[in-house]
Amino acid sequence: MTEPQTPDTAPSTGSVKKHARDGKSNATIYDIAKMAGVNASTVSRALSKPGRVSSKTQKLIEDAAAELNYQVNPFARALPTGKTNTFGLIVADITNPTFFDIIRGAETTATGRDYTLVLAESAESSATELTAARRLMATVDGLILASPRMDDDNIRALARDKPVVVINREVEGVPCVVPDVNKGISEAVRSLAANGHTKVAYVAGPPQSWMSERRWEGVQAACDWSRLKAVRLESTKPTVDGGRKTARDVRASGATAVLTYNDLLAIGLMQELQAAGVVVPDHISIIGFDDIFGADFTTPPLTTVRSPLGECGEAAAKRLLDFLHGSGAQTGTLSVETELVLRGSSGRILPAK
Amino acid sequence: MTEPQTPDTAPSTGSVKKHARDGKSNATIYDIAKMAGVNASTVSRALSKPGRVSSKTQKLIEDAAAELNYQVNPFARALPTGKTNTFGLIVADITNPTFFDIIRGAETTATGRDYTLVLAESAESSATELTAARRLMATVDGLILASPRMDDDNIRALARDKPVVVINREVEGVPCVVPDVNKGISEAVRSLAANGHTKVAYVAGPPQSWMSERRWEGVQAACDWSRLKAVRLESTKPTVDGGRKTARDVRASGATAVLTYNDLLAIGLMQELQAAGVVVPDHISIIGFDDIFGADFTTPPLTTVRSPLGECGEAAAKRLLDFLHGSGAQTGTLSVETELVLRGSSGRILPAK
DNA sequence: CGGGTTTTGTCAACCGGTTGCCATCATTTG
DNA sequence: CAAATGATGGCAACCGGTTGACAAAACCCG
Repeated sequence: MTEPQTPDTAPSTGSVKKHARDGKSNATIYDIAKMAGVNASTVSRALSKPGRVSSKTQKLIEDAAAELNYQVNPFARALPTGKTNTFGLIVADITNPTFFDIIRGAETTATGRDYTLVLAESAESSATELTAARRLMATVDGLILASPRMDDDNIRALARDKPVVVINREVEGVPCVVPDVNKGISEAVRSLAANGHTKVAYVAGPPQSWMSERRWEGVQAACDWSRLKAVRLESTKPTVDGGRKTARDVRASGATAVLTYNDLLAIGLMQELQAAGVVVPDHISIIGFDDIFGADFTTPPLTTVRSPLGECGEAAAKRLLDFLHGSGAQTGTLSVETELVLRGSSGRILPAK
Repeated sequence: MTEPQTPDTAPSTGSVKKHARDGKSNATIYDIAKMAGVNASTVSRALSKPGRVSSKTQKLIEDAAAELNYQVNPFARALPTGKTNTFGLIVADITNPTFFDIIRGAETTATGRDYTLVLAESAESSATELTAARRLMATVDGLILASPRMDDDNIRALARDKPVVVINREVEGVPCVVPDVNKGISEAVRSLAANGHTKVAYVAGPPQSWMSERRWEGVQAACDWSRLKAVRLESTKPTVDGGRKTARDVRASGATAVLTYNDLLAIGLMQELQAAGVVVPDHISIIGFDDIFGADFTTPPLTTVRSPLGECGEAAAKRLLDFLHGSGAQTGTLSVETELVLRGSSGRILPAK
């Protein structure tokens, strides 16, 4: 806790310099070297390479560093090494709660391993996404793309440059982390079948969404297996509002149960149906996807197929870090299990009306 | 779109080098200089200082840069200049939806001005927060602290080093962006008074929360004005679960209307009360704070005092950028207005017991 | 047409680390 | 006791830009 001997006595020729030089954290390895009476390169080694210097000088240097309150300058380090200890995460839409958990998962494992997370958004546009990715590419060691909208080739091109991990989509030749929808969907459809439903509608998401197609395929397969009819409806936008707008089509479809591409659609749909006097789940069952924050705020609380998004973010970050630290570079897809979260919005149809 | 002439013919003496040198983005200003037949420093000037070089060489250099697909190396630039074109955002809890709007607001204005956003979380711990702040300090041009948990002195210390903007709290001598609770609260309390309520409970948030105190003061003042009684209750945690746990105290308090420190508490409280057969708002009115995502998913939808969090994030980022670009460095507090969002969870008490 | 001013480009130092190579010194061994 | 071996520290080049100082070239004017 000794006051770092500020050279107050030095004549302030040259005036004020940039900012205050006092408490600032700009001690360099040269300062340490001078204080410890060694060469700067020795300081560098003491501070990074473990047993490269004698324990005596090591101690000397560490003490000096502590006294000077030294912190490496990440830029100076990044320049020759190319390693930045930073990685990027690009999400399609920061507004969408689906990504909250992904961001959290990624951030947590990043800082846990002494990495810094840089965040960017693509606003659902593949062009913006590509620009953001290119921009980030220059400053990060690796990149995570959550539900990317750009096409496969662009992703592969990025992956050729630096490690890339994709979440919520499968891209040949690039490591991916994808919720395996099948388990959750079959649980959902089986539960519907058990409750006497015979016709199920699927409300699809954005056309460029890889995941929306997988879910539709899953619904079809599960319905086939359970001998239910499956129909597909389209939505305008995968939001609460988009969900509201599908209510008309849903009623027209004659289905007594609906699975929607995501929870937001489900919530909007439920609100609109209830406003029209439809009782959920007595008249119609609604099941969403993802189990986002707030899915249980509704009345009845939303039944949904949970994707462990937090885990996805975590797993993606881990894969990236493993990649960067040389421990095996598998490019395969990592599946994480989905499961049905049974709440109040699905159940038996009432014979009434 | 001409293929950058890859020197395929070059003898690959020296073997593979690090990574593939082909599509990689590592053209340097030296490459450009060679191609354009000028000195590297001229390239540097052409690319940053506007009118420093003749338009002829300017063009020459720009063409070469385009052809080589040049991108500056941010680290190389940051080293001598100290400018990183990056700023940090530290939030108390990534899980808390309150912060998502802040993050979004900050991210948007950051990328809009060609800055990169680095995200970190303090997990509600002042120690972690300080560590994260210190870590970030080294790599960013400025820092935004959203609902910081560390104490004023630490914040001021950071602010002495680099520009810092605080959201959701007022710190003497540091630029802050704070929702002004008064307008929203008086609207809320007046609406309660108009509906015949006479006793209002306030469920407080975490003790270290500066904002929780402001809200309590606001509630007291507004109740005084409207001649209502105000009582204060404590919560364990500012979450849905914490809200549930306050239900007992709320009923015991005899208040017919409740304002809670945030929406999560309000939602939890409402769920628990409804589970016990209390009808909202007929028996009790509930009003939250912030208008977070999902506040309107509940039945009845939550009445709440909206804080324009997105605007806060935006405004904080803007202040930071203004600061960095020299246009005035006001340290004052910027207030943003709050307003009552009247939904279904508040209203007239039914005489029915 | 000469001298002065302005524009344009070059040189070289610098930011703060990292790292290959070599010199030195200590230690071990025959 | 000398030579071999290994541990340790120093030197200097390098990463890729930026920038102050200065020289060369271009332009201006009377």
